[in-house]
Amino acid sequence: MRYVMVQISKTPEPALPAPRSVPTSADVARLAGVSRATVSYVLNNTSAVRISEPTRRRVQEAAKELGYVPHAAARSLRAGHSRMVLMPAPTIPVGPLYSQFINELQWALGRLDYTVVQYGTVGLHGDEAARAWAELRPVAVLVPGAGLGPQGVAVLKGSGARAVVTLGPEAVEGAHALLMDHATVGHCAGGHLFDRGRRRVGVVVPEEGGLEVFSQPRLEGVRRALDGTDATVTELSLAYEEESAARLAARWRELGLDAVFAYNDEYAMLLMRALQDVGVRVPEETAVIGADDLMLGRLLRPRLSTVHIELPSGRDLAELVDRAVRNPAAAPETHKVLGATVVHRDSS
Amino acid sequence: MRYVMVQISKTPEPALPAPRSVPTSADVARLAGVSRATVSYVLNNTSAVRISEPTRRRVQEAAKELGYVPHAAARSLRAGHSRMVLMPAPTIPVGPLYSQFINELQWALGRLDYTVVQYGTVGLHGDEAARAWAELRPVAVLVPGAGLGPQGVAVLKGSGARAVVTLGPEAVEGAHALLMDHATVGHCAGGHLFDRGRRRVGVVVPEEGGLEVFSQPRLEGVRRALDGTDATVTELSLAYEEESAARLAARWRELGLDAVFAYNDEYAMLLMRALQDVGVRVPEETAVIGADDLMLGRLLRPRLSTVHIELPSGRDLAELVDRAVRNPAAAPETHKVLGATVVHRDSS
DNA sequence: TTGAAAGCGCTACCAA
DNA sequence: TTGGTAGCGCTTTCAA
Repeated sequence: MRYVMVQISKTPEPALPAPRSVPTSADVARLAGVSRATVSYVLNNTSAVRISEPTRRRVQEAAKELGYVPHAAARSLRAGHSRMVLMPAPTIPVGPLYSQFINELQWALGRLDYTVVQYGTVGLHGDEAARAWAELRPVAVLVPGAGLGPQGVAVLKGSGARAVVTLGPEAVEGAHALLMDHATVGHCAGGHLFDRGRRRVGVVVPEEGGLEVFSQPRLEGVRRALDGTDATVTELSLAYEEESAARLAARWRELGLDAVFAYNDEYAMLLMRALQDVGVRVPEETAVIGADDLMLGRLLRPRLSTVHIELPSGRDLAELVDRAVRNPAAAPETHKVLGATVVHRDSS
Repeated sequence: MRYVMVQISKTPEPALPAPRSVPTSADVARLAGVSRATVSYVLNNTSAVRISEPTRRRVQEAAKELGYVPHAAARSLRAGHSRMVLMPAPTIPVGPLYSQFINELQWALGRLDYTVVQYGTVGLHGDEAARAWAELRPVAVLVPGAGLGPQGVAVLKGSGARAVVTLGPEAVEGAHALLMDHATVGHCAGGHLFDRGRRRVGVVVPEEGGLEVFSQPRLEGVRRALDGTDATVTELSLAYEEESAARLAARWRELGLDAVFAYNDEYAMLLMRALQDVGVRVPEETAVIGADDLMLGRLLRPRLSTVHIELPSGRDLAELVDRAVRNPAAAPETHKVLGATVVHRDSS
């Protein structure tokens, strides 16, 4: 059987349930039989105005019935400001450490009544990205890594951001800075290896893009730690693949190294396995140390020495943001927030 | 240990340049000596209107001079819609697999001229969260995991979202669904172990909160694979700590299992180490298989068998979103998108 | 206690 | 080719 649609009657309204438009506070007001002002008072619990209980209830019921949800853009347009804290979404896979930090931060900012939004900035760079962020008129912007210059900071502040905080290797003119100096990590590792009597130290630098922000300072930190001693530092390029590690391991003996700082625990695991596969004894022939203090290091044999990294608590950063928002005129603060300590296990 | 933020420097307070207020298109118009309409035409390259080259230049220069950045909220308020795609920010550390998926997705949506925003939803649950998202009036919402009910979908659609897509275990009324059925993963693993002749199969279920969404279906999948056979399934609770693994390993022999599906590669590594430490031979006495096909599995000895998981391409999802946005009346699509295949190595 | 109305920044329609 | 202007949804001052 074929069902044929037959037009029964022609009403001024469309036959299909009209694409119901989104209810506004005016709709709520109409349904409740009050003015839009009253709706606003009720739904925002405005304390400066007393609304009678019956009216209040009528408004609330009308709002619920219509499924009314306030329009954030309209609200913040009217208010002239928002409580949005914007950060660019990370573009590289991020470890459990940093994930937890972000979570804490979101939670803490949430408690202070801010809304955290991670903006998917792919392909945008530098000031272009800053402009895109500025269009959202966030009250504060948190930028991990490098990549934001003084220009970008100026754009953001010029468009009303009351606080710009960078989390990265160096402070940026005009912005608060949480200095996460990864050179400290390398410095720790280098010092440790030296103390253990090692003098020919390799440092793994990942070939993967986007990691230079961390790897270069870590390398530099090792250099600084061993500067002025009789120890040497050798940069070792390594991709996160078994083949790459095997190639490196194959020429290990001719490199003549007695220790290696492997960028982090994962690269350390990769390299250590390759070394063991070609018969290099760890730690006797070559000491290995990683970084990040991941669980996996404890599960390796020999157990992996590592550099434990301590990030600031999300709560602390949230408070910094809040302080800065409340007093945007205050001079930018700069904090060193990256703690690094060696966890000595069996591989070094 | 708690690391305390140390303030390094406080740069002297700069002479306050009068709290310059944020420039609007009206300011640009004034400076360029044209109307606001013209400014809008120029800056948006409105093709329906031809603006003379000199005027165009004057406007652009004025905009640059003032550091003008358009106000996204005002724009989308006026337009009646935005191009914002919202997704809740993940609250649990997310592996490289999923990270890459998100990145691809952001990139692909960016190419289609959408803006992806991850909303920091901590502490908000279910419909409460949906309402918070709805306030931003996103054109589309992508929700990983469970937690969004039909109510929530209704709230979002009722507030103008033209597409709601869930990425999770089951479809939700009114929303498009990308079914990521983790039971498939367990089913794969269970089938593999059975084929290898194992009959007493343990399944690790992480104690960590927030993982039930994945762990329960994976367990269920193993059950389904072995249902109707002579094999047994034993649920094994395990926290991601060495102690927990050691306790489990200590009573391993009395459990009498000959195989274990360890939830994922990381838990597999943890358990395998503990088993080896108490002398249980892998795979002879107990076969071990993980999931996610992480690099670390290849580095273990014996090499870890695993279930390789295939996620949809970000591009595909982006296209689904775009299609749905363009035609919101279309019936919700449901796709099975989680591919699972066993990678057989040496541990099983 | 409630309502009328202005105006946040922007775009698009209609006139000039 | 350009300008005037209405109005998106909301809050808030001022009046009633």
